[in-house]
Amino acid sequence: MSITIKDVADAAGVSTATVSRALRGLPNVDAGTRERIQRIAAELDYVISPSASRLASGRTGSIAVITPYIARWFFSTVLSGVESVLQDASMDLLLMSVSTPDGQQHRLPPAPRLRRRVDGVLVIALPPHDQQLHEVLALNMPTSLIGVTLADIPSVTIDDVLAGQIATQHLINLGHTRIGVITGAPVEEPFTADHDRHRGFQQAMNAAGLTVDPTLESYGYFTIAGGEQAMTALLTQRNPPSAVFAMSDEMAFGAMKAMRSHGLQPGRDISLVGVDGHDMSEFLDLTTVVQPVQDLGRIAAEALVLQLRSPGAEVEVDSIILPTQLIVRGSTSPYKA
Amino acid sequence: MSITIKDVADAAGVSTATVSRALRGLPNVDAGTRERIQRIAAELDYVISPSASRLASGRTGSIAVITPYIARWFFSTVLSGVESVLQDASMDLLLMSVSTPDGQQHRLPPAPRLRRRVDGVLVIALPPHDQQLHEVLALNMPTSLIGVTLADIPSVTIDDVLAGQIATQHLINLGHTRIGVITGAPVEEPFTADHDRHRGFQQAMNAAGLTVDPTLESYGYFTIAGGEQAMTALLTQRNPPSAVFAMSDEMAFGAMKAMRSHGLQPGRDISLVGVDGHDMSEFLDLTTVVQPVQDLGRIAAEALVLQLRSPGAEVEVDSIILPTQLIVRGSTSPYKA
DNA sequence: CGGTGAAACACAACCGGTTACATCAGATAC
DNA sequence: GTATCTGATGTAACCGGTTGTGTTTCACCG
Repeated sequence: MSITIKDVADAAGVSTATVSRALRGLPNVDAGTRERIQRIAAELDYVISPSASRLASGRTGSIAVITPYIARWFFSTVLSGVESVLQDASMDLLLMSVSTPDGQQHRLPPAPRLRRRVDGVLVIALPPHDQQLHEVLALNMPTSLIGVTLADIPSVTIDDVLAGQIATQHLINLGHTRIGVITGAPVEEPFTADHDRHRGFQQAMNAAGLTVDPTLESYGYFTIAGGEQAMTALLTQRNPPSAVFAMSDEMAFGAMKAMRSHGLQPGRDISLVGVDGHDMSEFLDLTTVVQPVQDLGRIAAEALVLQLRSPGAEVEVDSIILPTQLIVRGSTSPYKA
Repeated sequence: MSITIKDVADAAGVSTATVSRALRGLPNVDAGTRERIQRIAAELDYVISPSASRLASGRTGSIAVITPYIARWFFSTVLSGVESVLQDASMDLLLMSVSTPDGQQHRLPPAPRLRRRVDGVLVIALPPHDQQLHEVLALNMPTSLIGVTLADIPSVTIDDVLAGQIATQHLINLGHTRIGVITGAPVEEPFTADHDRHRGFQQAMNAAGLTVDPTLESYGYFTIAGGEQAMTALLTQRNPPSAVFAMSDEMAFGAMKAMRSHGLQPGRDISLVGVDGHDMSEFLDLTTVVQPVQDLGRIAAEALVLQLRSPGAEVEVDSIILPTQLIVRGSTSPYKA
């Protein structure tokens, strides 16, 4: 078998308790003793047993990340931010997605698989009314949300209303008045990202005294294909918009494709603005409201780790809002009648 | 505190041993007894303690996934395949990314963090000579590689030589003779994906009696930006190629951008073929050799789970090769002098 | 009807740490 | 010189399961 703490203790001529304290940096250990124990442990190539440590201490040293998608840009980028922080904090990252990658297959919900298994949970952009989300919250363990806000739960997001406003205002400033919008899904649930961005859109329109034409709203489901369909729908109207606000870059990509199919060029014939700052947006010359996606994950993870490390101290529930930035590229241009 | 197996045992009037066997479906438990125990456990909302179970049994029920990148398309797509399988197998997925030569992050290597912590390891496309990879292999635990092959280690890949051949042959079939290539990094390490694809490229060229012009080889580092630079280098030659084989779709995207910057149109002025089947390749009308990326992860995970479940039986080390498929789109066209 | 064996279950020894509490030596205080 | 305190360390009771080794029951057989 492998080396146990007992072996180290014997080799160092101390008790396992002292070894445990010495290796974990606890106080009340003589500096010399600690050093000797560390040396011996290294020599013996001793590795602590996480299972035993967890069982005895009650802490698992791991955090679950729950996400609806793994392979989509936004989610994998958030995940990379989270991972980097957890790695530095020496915490294990348990990855769980709540839907199968290809389809809507029914798999067992994550909540039961979390109990007694992790110290905290990070949830990426699940709809605020999602049942699985609430099952997770019902576990009542330290949790942080990313990309969603919910009362009394810590969260890290951008100001989606503002993002919608900024994007829309940009189009308005360029002189556009007939502005279309490609939203996510036709849900009436409040507070989702697309809902908020839509509110920002409306506010900007209203503030400018412009009408929101309901026939210029189309659903893109946050996918490229969806964005393409949505844009096609807008273009085949009797009176198409001169500018379009797509609520995600990926939908904007789809929209660009639809425009090309119709012989139109983004920025020349129709202005298009997205939200995200997707890797490809620069490549495709898309004007977009950039959000610091990796930081969303990073900061949420940092906050959670901090909370787990602060002994009992009731960390105040705060929702952190990160800034966005409009990057103007070739896909938007002044309105020409 | 929460319910323990003892509570269930008492409530059912049996020993903890019987509860343990009953709930895990082991034999030698009366059908009636088992049912009763299951019912009582459910009523009590009993959840087994993973730590205790792991400590006692020696199995962790979790698998580590080691990857150089999380947010890149190939890696996150593989990961999604892996996750789906592990979820179905009720195994925990520990995600760890490793620092890479180009990534400046100096973080502790994954190998030490694996010991006693997971039952098996899945490694995604680490260079075959990577030190961290070999540290992981030295742990001598069940391991499967994805996107790399190494002697005596199970792996799941595509035939990269063949992929290179197919892509190149496609260009040759179209009548191109002056063919450039955008490879990954200037390494002399054998057996990496780009090395193999390059070999396929050479083989196809040789078989067709064409010369491989070393000045038409450029490094794209598997990134969009790198592909753009590489293509720019090719275009600014005194005698540019009429067709280019980019060893990944993302580098091909960059190449497309470079072409546009030079007023050239992919498929009309210069033919371009990639490898991957990236989500955006259809959108950008890129001809590419599609590899089943998600299946790579899925199948590797399935094999590993199977190995872990087969009791001691020496599963033969086999490297699985998945098929690729050339998808011809608008970025390639016949050579016109 | 005693012998036999298998099925069903109980006992208890682990698995390998953590930590409250006890102990002990040396320093400080008086 | 003794009482007191403090820092360093040992003792041992857990943490909550798993599993090898009995023990009991009972059907089956000669």
